[in-house]
Amino acid sequence: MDRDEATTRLLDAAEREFYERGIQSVGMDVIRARSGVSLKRLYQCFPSKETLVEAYLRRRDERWRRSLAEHVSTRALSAEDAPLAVFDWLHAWFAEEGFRGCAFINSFGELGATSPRVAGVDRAHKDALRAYLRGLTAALDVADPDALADQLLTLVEGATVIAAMSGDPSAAHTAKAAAKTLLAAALQ
Amino acid sequence: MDRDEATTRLLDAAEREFYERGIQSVGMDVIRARSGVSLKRLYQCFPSKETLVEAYLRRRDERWRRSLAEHVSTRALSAEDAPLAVFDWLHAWFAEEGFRGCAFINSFGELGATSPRVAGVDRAHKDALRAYLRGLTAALDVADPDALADQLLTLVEGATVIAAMSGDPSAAHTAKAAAKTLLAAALQ
DNA sequence: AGCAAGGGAGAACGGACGTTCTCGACTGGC
DNA sequence: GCCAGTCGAGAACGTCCGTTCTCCCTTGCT
Repeated sequence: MDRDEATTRLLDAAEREFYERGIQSVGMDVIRARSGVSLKRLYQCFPSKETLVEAYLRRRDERWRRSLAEHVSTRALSAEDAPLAVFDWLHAWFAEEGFRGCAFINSFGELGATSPRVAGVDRAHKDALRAYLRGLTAALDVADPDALADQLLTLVEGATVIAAMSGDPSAAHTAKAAAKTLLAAALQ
Repeated sequence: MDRDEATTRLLDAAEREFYERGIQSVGMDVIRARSGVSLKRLYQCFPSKETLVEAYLRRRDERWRRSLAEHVSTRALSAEDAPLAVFDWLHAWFAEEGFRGCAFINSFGELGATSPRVAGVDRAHKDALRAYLRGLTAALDVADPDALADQLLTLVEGATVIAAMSGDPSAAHTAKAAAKTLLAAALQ
């Protein structure tokens, strides 16, 4: 097994375990066991747990946003429809087995006060999501697209938290209905 | 120092430390140091860390909801105004020094998968908040008060998460504006 | 005064965890 | 065949943490 394969296997294991059980609850030894990578190589690829955590979050950020953007760009029929398609994607995500909320909200709550690097990646994820939503609302004929995007972001985050804690994916429907109302009001 | 005083001092220290730095990052020894209660007494009052955590969350839940309800009941001029007063209270909370998001969202992300007791208290808090909001919307002349309450809950949770991660209390304003729109639409 | 009960300070214990070290096996180049 | 380098398995190390134990002091009762 070469270094690259070890890296991806480590990131795969890290994502599975950290996301499912929380970061502090998962020791480096279970990452080793679940990845099949030796401890020596693990520390060659990631010189500390924090760097592994950071890499896990960065990769998840990229994949998560790409998946959302792909869904929206292929499913949305019109610019007016795109913001609503976000919530359809959310519903599918919430219904996935093993869904446990937003990895960035979770890691921020757990380590945000302790690890500035983790807090930075978490904030970067939310900033990127906000920027994405602003891109969607900028294509609409509304008075204040940024304000609308921030309202949609609030709904996205709220729905994610509620779905995680209640285990009920229908939080996405509630948020979508609210988004529809906000969108209609803004398009007046 | 008697047992009751020790208990409140322990809960005070627990709330300060657990909320500020996260639960797993705070050892029982710092609770002892910050409370001035001996380790022996600590374990008389709370036989394990988990029971202390649970008690901390329960007390915070009660106080948090009482504070919100008091603010809303004294400030809201009308039933139509009450849901919006929630977001004014949120703004004041977000602006408090040391605000670090919702203790229940944070503890759920950190321990929800590991500790069923903590997860239970967290869910109970959110259920109680939802019930409170449903009480507010039930007093309105709207077609589906429960659906409106769930939309408001989504905004509350989203604003809290965003304010925590960005450090910007104006997330409450964004959510309030959205709530105003949703309320106006429902009252049509 | 003497004694029992309880309390405080902190040492001690047992386990977990992040990280490093050891050792034996394997590989590729000469 | 031999050497240098690399690797995997796992032991080892140091630290931290939840929890318990020890020891001594105080206090209140007789």
